[in-house]
Amino acid sequence: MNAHSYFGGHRPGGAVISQKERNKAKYHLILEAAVKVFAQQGFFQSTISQIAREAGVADGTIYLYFKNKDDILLQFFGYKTKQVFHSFREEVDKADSARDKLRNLIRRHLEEFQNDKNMAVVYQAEARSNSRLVERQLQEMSKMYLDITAEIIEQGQEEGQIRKDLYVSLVKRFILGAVEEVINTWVLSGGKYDLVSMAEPLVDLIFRGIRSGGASEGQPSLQAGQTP
Amino acid sequence: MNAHSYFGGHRPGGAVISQKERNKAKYHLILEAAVKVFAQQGFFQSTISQIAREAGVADGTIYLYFKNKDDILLQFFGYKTKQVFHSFREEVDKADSARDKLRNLIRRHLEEFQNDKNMAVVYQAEARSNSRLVERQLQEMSKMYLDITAEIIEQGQEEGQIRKDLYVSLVKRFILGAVEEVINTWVLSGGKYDLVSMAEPLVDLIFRGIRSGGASEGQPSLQAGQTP
Amino acid sequence: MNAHSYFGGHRPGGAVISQKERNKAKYHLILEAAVKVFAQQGFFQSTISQIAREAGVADGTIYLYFKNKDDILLQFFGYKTKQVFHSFREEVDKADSARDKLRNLIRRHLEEFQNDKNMAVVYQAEARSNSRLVERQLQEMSKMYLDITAEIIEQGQEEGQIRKDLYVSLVKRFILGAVEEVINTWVLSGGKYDLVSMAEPLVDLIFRGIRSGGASEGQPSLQAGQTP
Amino acid sequence: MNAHSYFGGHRPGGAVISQKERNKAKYHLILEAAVKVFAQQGFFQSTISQIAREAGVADGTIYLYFKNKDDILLQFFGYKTKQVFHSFREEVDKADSARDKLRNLIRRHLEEFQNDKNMAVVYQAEARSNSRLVERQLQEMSKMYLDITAEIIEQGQEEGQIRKDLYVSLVKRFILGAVEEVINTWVLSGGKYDLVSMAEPLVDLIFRGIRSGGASEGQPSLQAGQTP
DNA sequence: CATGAATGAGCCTTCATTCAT
DNA sequence: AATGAATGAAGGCTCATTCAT
Repeated sequence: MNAHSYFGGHRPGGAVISQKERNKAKYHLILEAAVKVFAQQGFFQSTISQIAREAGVADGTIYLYFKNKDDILLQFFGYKTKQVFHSFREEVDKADSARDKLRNLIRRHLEEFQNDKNMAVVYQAEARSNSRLVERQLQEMSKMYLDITAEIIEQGQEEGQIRKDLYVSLVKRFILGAVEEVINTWVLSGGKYDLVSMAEPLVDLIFRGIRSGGASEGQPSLQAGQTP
Repeated sequence: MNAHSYFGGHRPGGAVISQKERNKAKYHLILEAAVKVFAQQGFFQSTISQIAREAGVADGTIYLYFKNKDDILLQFFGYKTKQVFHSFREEVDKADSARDKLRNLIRRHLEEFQNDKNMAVVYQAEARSNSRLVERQLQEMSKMYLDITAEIIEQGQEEGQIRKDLYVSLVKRFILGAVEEVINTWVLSGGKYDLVSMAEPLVDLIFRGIRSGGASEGQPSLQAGQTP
Repeated sequence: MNAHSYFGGHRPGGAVISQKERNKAKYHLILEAAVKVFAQQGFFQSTISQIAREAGVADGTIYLYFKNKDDILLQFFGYKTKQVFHSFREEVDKADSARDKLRNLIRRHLEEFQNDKNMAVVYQAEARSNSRLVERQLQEMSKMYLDITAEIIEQGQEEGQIRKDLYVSLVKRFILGAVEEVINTWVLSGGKYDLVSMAEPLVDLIFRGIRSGGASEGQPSLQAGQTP
Repeated sequence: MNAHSYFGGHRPGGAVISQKERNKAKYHLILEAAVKVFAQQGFFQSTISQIAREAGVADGTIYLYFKNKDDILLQFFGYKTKQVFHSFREEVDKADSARDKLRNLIRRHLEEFQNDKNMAVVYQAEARSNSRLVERQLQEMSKMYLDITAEIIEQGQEEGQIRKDLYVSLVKRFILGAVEEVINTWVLSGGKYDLVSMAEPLVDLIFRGIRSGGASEGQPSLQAGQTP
């Protein structure tokens, strides 16, 4: 497994491992195994047996921790949502200016995905194709991201660094889309190059698009008030 | 089915419908049905029986036109690749300036997906999760899009409208990503609002990010020569 | 196809080929094709399409000449029964002594199978495994063979060349079995050597087993009156 | 099932039946059921469901013990090969003279097939029609039989009981063929009479054909050195 | 808690047979 | 008579899920 794993971190240092601890450990063990298998084969083409083998447990054991196969994917997205966004929020709060916040957000975003490629693959692949299944999780996840982004933009607008005539609801999606496509390209390439180094140019490009002081301000093409 | 369908348009007005014509018609009939079913349920959760019922043919009939279930998805991507990119190229060639070309490209992109929502859904969902299966089709498709975009950017650079210090290979992905995310949001929303109206603000945003004359030019943060 | 084919021989020399003639020709064409395909793949693994392709006709055409797939095998055995046994009887009648008759029978038996290897293969393979289907044909066929053999043995016994204490009903099967095993070995070998040259030694061996004048006569171990 | 079954005999009397034991038992249970169904319907016309029903297990269970349908037939032939030939060899070794050895071999051969009619049917029917599938098993099986027979003949020749001018490679097939035809007749008759009682006359007939001291010796018609 | 053998519903695919042309 | 596209029943096989041990 990855050196840096999202599952099962921060175990509070107790001398004895309680039953509950062991259970939680096995829960995460299975979840990690599942994500690894999903990353290799895709959700529908993965079998419970493969996951069980990868986790080193019996098939039946999985049903002690998960309601069914779907539930594994569900739990994955639920778990990641909390984990990753806690991490995002933390990083954003470290900075003061809108631009620095955006940079920190995007950088951490790329870092997280680069550090756990399995997660990245599953996220990129399954998020879309199982929308029915993980719809709620995704909406929640996406909403959190977009909310953070919107916050940053609005702060930037108040501080005067970002144009006020932006169609925020479009811009925030636009930012998320650009980041995800960069991740997607990296995933499809096999994760060979350094993803994090894409952060700086990406932020620069985005900021140019939305910063104040451009000649065209005053002819607001991105007016708020539209649908999405 | 959709009023505007990508399959089987323009039948030249012959008096008699030949067997060959009928075959082609049935091929497209099945393909349309399959895309519709895939759009509703996803590829792996769709069954041949469902597709057959949707197409109004027997299960076995499908195997007269497609080698197997995978082949249906493959044919879909192959067919769309040609169809859509012919349309893109046509639209780009209508314009002269880089900015107009980019606007036309994005507008047509959104139009195509808005006009055939089933295609949009399948494309967004299956392109990623079946990457192994349709890898070649996707690479080809993606490459064509990125090539067109790169062309436009380079033309803009020559004409002086677009900055020369851009990392083109990143920018083109960035553009694709932004457009796809906008489509994706629309798809996940159920296709309720007007997707095409997103074109103008999107282009504006993108162009601000890459146009010449910004204050920061001369401190090129997007240098060419990096990895991807 | 084989130069020497059992189907469609002896066409009476009429200048014009009547409709009926053409039908008979196509019937045999299909039968030949079927036997060839059966020989290669076995009855159950052969498809109507393969037979049709081999015969150069459409799938549906086969049903104009045969009731169903089973019927093809049935017709084959029926046709061969008459054909081959006419040939056997003819050859046996040419000789006078029991030994010569037996030699002629076995020689012709081997000749027929050597001349039409497809028939040999189908006969060896399908006769046993489709016993339910072609049971009647086989019984008839087998009975005719055993009857001829029994006749020869009885003639030999009357003439004093063959022992009288034989269990004829066993001996005749024994002879058939020996011949068929020799054919079977040849078929499984791929038909590479000269099958007919086996006739003489085979007859010699058999005749030694049943001729008069052996030391043990008088202690009849093969008494008639037993079951089969 | 048959009173005398080849599968799963001699369970050593342990107090507890281990999982492994149960697995072996179920393996044989399915194999027995399969052979019974194959005997009734032939391999290709038997379905997995029928076998499962006959064995009293679920369809899927069969795939825990066999790779696929073909594998069942394969395992059957593999299993029988060892089983039966061990039995043959054992019986042959009990006798001293060539004639006694031959008698013992043939008698045991008939006994085995009489005691397990299903095996006999499947063997007679499928051995030929599935030659591609079970080719290796059959060749091995056949070779062992022919080798034993050849040994006996050669011993007899050395001891002077059997003529030296025999074409051994033909004679051994001739013997196998005669025995198999006798079995085949019995199988097709429905197994109604006593097969084993055929042993004695069969041996007598064969031995007359190959023993020394006949008048024609010196005019060897069965010379060695020919093709097969 | 853990196991993994057993289950059986369900799916893809084949192919004999039909029938409109 | 000939065609071959269309049919749909049937079968092999997989795999999520259960449950006795």
